[in-house]
Amino acid sequence: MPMEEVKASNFIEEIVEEDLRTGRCQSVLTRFPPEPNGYLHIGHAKSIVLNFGIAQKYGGETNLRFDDTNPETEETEYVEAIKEDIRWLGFQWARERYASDYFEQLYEFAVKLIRKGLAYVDDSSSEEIARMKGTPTEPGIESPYRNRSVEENLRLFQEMREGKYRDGEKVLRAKIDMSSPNMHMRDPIMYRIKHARHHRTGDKWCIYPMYDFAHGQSDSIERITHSICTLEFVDHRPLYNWFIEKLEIFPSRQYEFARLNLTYTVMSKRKLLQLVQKGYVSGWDDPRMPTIRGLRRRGYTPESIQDFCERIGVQKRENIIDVSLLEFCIREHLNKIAQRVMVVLDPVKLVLTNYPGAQVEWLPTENNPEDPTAGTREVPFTRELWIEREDFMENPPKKYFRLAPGMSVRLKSAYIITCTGFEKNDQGEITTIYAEYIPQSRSGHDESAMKVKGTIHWVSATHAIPVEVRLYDRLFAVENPDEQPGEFTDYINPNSLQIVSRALAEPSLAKARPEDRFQFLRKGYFCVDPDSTADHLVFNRTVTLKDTWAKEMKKQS
RNA sequence: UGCCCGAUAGUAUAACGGUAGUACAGCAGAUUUUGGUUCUGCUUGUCCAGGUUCGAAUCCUGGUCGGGCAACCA
Repeated sequence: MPMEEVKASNFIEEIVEEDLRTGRCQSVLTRFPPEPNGYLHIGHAKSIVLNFGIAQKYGGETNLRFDDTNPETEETEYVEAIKEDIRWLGFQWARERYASDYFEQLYEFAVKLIRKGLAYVDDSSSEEIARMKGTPTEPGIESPYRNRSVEENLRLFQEMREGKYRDGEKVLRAKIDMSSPNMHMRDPIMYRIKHARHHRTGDKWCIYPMYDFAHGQSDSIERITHSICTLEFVDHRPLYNWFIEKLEIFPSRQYEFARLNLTYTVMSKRKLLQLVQKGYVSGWDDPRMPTIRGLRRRGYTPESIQDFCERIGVQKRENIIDVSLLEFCIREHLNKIAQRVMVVLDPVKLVLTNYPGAQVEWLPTENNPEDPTAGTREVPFTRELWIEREDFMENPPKKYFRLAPGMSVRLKSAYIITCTGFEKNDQGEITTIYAEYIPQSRSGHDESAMKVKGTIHWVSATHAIPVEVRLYDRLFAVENPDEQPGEFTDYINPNSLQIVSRALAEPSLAKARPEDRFQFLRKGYFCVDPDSTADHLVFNRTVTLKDTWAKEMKKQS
């Protein structure tokens, strides 16, 4: 491992480098430990990129370990979804493990602590235990069951396992210090009784270890060198170390970093669930959701999400990342790889009065000006075209570079045209625009010597195919919905989805398949939605292009 | 008012006792057959008060502010 060539890019990598250098460990083994009770979101992506990234960077490995110690909330369905999302993000784990793989081992660990006089069975009710726990400012008091003999504890714990007791009747607790200033050290519960079917072990167990008596021990069993988690576990670290020390097992170490927050969205599982259950979004994979599946359906690339996770950095301070950075990352990637196509979202008819009615010219156009190897394709040009309604104004403001009576623009990859007139209906809407094309101005063969400020996109009226386009925007109207008065759902952006049921696309798009990504010229990046069928294409807007004209208009109004 | 984290431009992040840098956002301009891309320039910052030091964002002390901890959740 050529250590000299890599440079730590955050404090955790510095620790890893130090550990490798001093020989605290010979190699790096990290783990990503999701609980299979929900879907992954971009906050998990930060953790995934961190854990897998460190292993890749320092020549180590990463285990995927499901933290499945609570059978009441966990399901195999989530296991599969989580695995799929991690693979899609571009990572491969060295081993797939489950905390439940270690239930027998964990039971033995508990017995060992009982034998050492460091754990006891408590018959107190959950309310009594809570009451005796004290508060952050007052010490707790010891349970009357705290000083049972080793033999009695052994027997009782065995009986707990055998199913002699009902849920909640007894628990196994670590015997530490009821007056510790750290609440987690006040005789934390190690095992509770749950007569529940587990997604992997079925009915084999009716006692299940708590997080604190499963996570660190699982790390240790796997010989995880760096167990990286989020800040809320800082207070658990003394307990994490206490168990390892008393059990005399492999000394994995825990390190904590601040979780990701993003502007204009929410990240908590609870709130995300609420959005789904109350129908604010169509599901966990709704393109407005910050879930991995949502981002995927929205058209985000794995590369862009990885890039984002690397750019935001890793620290211990609370943070809220501007979603415009995420948008920058996807634009940057898609700009390089997305094929350009022309789609008119809000069509108005344009008639070229001096163009022969029966003529069709197939004009070559670049697939991607950023990528010379992307080649060209041909688009059909005819007398009647559709253009964007907003690309024409009867009375244009200053600096408007598009079409207006008497003004000229270039039709992308085709001809320069000059507007000669238009028609309106009774409601005052423009129904048809008339123009004359300049035959000498054909793209690539321009001998017109005309200079125009604007270039607009278009589709042939006789060749265009109708498609559905879903225009997504930020889910919330405020930067931080978590910190507003009232319900966070009060701040949902009412325009986060606008459906264009009949946009008109150039015919080459007929070949598009779900998850194909395109740049609709001048409109943004779009991705084919899985709802699409052979004769009904649906596109999701991933993100708009940067739009300095829209910004200009905003300033004027 | 117990314990634990933390505090650098609008948002993130670097500087590891020696010139406060980078990205995104914002602003201005150049280029452009996408008002895209690209390029150039600009604005904005060390929470406060003491101390140590030739020298402090960095070390020490005391404040202030923000976050976490009292689930048989993870």
